[in-house]
Amino acid sequence: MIEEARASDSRNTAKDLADCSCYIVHPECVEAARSAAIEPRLLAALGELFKVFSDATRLRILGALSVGELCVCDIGAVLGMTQSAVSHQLAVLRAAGLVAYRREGKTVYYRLADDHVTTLLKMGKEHASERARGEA
Amino acid sequence: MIEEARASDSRNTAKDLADCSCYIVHPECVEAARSAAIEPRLLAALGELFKVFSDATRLRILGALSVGELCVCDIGAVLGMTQSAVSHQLAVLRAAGLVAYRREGKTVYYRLADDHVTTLLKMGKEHASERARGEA
DNA sequence: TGAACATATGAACAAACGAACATATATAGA
DNA sequence: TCTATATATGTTCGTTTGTTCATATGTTCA
Repeated sequence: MIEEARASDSRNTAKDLADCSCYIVHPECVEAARSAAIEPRLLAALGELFKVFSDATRLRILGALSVGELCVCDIGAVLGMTQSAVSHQLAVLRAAGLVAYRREGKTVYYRLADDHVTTLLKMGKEHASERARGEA
Repeated sequence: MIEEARASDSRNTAKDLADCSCYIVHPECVEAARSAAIEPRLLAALGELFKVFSDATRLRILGALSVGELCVCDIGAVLGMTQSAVSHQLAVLRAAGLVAYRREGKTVYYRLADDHVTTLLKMGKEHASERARGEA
């Protein structure tokens, strides 16, 4: 459909649809892309999800938890970080639903919330390492 | 292995390994998690990758491009954004290797770089929408 | 070559973010 | 209840990030 729109080369010299400073070149393509737009609610959730994954400290925490359940103190030791810093990031991960926890006395054990987390991590790793290989 | 380490309940009351303010509770678990740590180089790349995905504008651009190739001007029209703003974000996406482009006269057409992008987007969407459903 | 258009880039500013420090909550044991 | 330990949270601060405005590069056509 996009192809046909381009093929007909329907140029629209008016600026009717654009907040953009230039002319709309392919109105049909624009319309198609617009109607396929991600809903604002999902868009926000998606952004939040990836944002949580975008921090090195949080990635390291997730990586550590992928080996198995750990308490806050252990995580701090693994990363060589303050308990406070770890706890703050755990709060972020908790809010995003990426980790679950379980209290046992004074100790709180954290674990990955579900398989989605592992999968996203793995997929990201694959892409990142392929990229790195391609650039080198 | 983690299980056994926990089962033996080997508490280490010394603070030898920890920059953390508290005692290391499960040294074996810590050691296991440490040896499974993501290499710094991959970690950085991974963080960068997800960071690029974490912005709503960039996600919308990627979403638009998932329908088909678009020129900068079209993208601006789809998002209702300035050409400058779009171009800046395209530069970020380009640097991350998430989009490819092709010049045709004055016009530059952008497209998704490879299937990894589509896959990551789809996976993120699935997780995000499942989460949203669970919270509602 | 010069004007018009499409895109890219530089600089500046406000908003968002993570680290660090201090402090609060919660649980166990005496 | 008082103390010690484990974790959580509030706040401040330096840095990063996205947008905007202005300008530069690059391409076509006359």
